Amino acid sequence: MAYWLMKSEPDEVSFADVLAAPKQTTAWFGVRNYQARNFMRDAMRVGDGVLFYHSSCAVPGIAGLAEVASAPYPDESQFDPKSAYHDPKATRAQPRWISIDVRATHAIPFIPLTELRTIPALEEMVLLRKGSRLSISPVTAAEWRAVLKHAGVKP
DNA sequence: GCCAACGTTGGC
DNA sequence: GCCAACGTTGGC
Repeated sequence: MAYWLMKSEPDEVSFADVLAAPKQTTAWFGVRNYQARNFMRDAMRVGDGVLFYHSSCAVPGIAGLAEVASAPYPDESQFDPKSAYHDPKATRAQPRWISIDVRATHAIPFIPLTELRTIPALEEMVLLRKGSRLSISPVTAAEWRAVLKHAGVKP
């Protein structure tokens, strides 16, 4: 069991949106960064824990807990010429980009980025490293526990 | 809207 | 395979 942090722009898909979705599940599409894609393709497993992070918004931070809910599959939006995520170099025979399903599990009291930076156990967190822009990043078990503890959630 | 820090592209 | 130019991310 591994842990991850996934960034979403709440204007696009917020944690509340996923909680309200059928089966509390959403397809995580539109990842167009190879490192993030490779995490989904090679490392993320059904049941892995996910910190659902809101980025590019007034108050960025962790909004809730989720889990990986599917194996990887081709991201449909790469084939759609009308999509902002269209990739003319991708073909159905050789897809470039993949999606996974993510299921929201627990709402937690929102933890702003500024607050995350004050938690000593999170000092080395990939998200908090200078220049880090990855939309999907690994989270250690210790970091996961520290976030849950901070949020007052029983593991 | 600014801009630092990255990532990608494409000419050579 | 280098690297300059360009594009994107994302906090502020």
